[in-house]
Formats: sequence, C-alpha cells, structure tokens
Amino acid sequence: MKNDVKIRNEMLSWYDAHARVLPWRSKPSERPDPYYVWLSEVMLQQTTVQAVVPYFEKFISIWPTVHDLASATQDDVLREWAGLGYYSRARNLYKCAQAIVSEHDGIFPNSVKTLKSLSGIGDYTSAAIASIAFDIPSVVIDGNVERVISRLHRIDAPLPDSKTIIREYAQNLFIGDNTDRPSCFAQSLMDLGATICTPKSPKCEICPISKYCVAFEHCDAQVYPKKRKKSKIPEKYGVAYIYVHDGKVGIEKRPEKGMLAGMVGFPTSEWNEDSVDNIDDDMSAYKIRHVFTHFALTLYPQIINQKTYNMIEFKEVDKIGLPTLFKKVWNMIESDL
DNA sequence: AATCCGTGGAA
DNA sequence: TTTCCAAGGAT
Repeated sequence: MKNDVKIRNEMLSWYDAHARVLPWRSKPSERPDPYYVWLSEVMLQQTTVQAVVPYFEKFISIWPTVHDLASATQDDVLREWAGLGYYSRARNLYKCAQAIVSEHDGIFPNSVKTLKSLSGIGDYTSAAIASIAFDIPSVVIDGNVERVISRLHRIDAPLPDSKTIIREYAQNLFIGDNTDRPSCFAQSLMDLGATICTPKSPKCEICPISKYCVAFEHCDAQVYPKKRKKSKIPEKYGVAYIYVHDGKVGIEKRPEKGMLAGMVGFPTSEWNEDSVDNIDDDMSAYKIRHVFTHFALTLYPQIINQKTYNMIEFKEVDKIGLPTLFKKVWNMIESDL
C-alpha cells in the first residue's frame, strides 16, 4: 500500500509536465466549470476524445451554460448529438440539465451521492465530476483506470470478474493515505491511459510508474486487462423506404424506445435476421451495412416516387440530425434522385 | 447479472 | 476484411 503514495506523487509530477490540453479543461490556476466537466464526461462515455471535441465545442457554443441547455428542447439536443451515438445519453443529459435548474438552483451538486441521483450520471461520472470539478477525493474508475490497475497488479482474472478487486485497489489509490490534488490525480490516470498505458502497444519505456507495475516486470503489460471473449453479433436485414416527390423526401421521428430512439430517419421495415423478401442482393441498386454494438444491419434503400407525410427539402436533410445509419443511406442515394 | 444502446478509427 | 475497442449507464 505504500506504493500508492509514491504512485500518486509520480503521477502528479508527470501530469504537471504532460497534461493534455483539452477544451473542457481549465488552466492550472483556474477553477474548472462544472458544466464543462459534466458535459465532457457524458460525451466521452464509451468513445474517444477525437470524436467528442467538435461536439463539445458546438454544444458550449449553442448552450454556454446549463441554464441554456435546460431551455432547449429535447429535439434540439438530439439533433446536435446526432452522430455521437448512444442517444439515451443525450436524453439523459437534457433531463439532468432540467433537474439541475429546477431542483438545484442551477448549481451542480458537489457530492458523489447527489450527482449519482441525476439522469445519466453513474458510478464513474459522479466520481469524475466530484474529483475534477470540485476537488473532492473520489474513486474514479473508468476503462483507463481499470487498465492501469490491471497492469499494475497483473490481475489474472478477466473483466468483468475483476471489477471487485480493481475497486479495492482503486479505493486505496484514490482515498488511501494520500489524497493530494484529487482533480489532477484523476485526470492524470486518464491521460496516462490514453497516451501511454494504451490497450494495444503500451509505451512502458516512458511510463512514470512502470517501476511499480508488476506486468511491466513480467514484460506482458499488453495482455492486461484480460477480457472474456465476446460472442459474435447477428446479421440483420431491413428495407428503408425513401419517399421522394417534388424535390422533397419523407422522414419520420423514431419511437422513444429501442434503436436510435427519438431520432429522425427514413421509414424502415422491421430489422430481423431473415434476409429481405423480394430484394435480392444482386437486384437491389443500393445496400448499406452498418454495425451496431449488438448486431450488424444491412439496409436496402427502396426509392418510392410518391408523397407521404412529413416531406422535407433535399437540402434540409443534412441539417435535421440524422444518425449515422441514415446519413449513410442519404449519402448513397442523394445523387441519383 | 446480463443485455441493450452507436460510432469511427486502428491494426 | 475482421476484430477490437474508447472517459458507461439504465434496466
């Protein structure tokens, strides 16, 4: 356990010299904006800094404060979120903004417990906000921390079995004998995980804490954390109905539950594992394949020259916030209409 | 506890 | 081409 204090000190020194400059981060002398911290943390769930930066910039440009975001409509937020994926995050973001304004006087709560009661804020995000925005020592466990700790201790059990032991190690590291500069320390682990202790080719030669890393000692850091093998995802098929008339195309708002919930898109058939009737691969003019987390979809756009409800101008299509699946459809067929 | 929920980039 | 996966949360 004594190593935890040394690790913290090494990490803080390393962070002072190598911290990444990111749009949501404050300068060393300034207080972070809890709104920025929250927004960035939610956006970063299950994705990458590169994917998030333009979305973050756009959001704070349109909605500079949580009050502004709460005053928007859910459809506004979904439209701006389009392309980032996991759209329940956007709905929860909006719910959370409204709760903060209506139930917390527009002030972000500073306790893990209260933060966690808000929509879209779970174990990780509540601890991250408490640490990063308010400098409250918290146990911040994300994919980066899981990877770093798995390697430091060369944990043999695969994820998610190892989550319990990882949390024990993390407790000691985050709120053990030394809790100095919790905000910087939490962010230092994120940066280490993103730039040095990476999943595939960790740069152990330049790692500030390799001397404490059991996996480094055994020269096999890259095999940790071990993970259970994932089963293959099913292939599904469907038809997209592209109603075209007089320079306009038909769109619909999807149901509030299920895939791409609440997003706009082209009407489609159901998606199932049976290949599509009447549309042979060879006979169809178009085919879009899109891989989701739990299945891969092959969608056959079928152009229908007739009017339907809710037609919009072709040139408006790019502005309505189509999720990527339907952007792919539109990009493929637009020039042929 | 296990499943659902997106996307784009790297190797 | 295929596989893996990047700052998880809700149910």
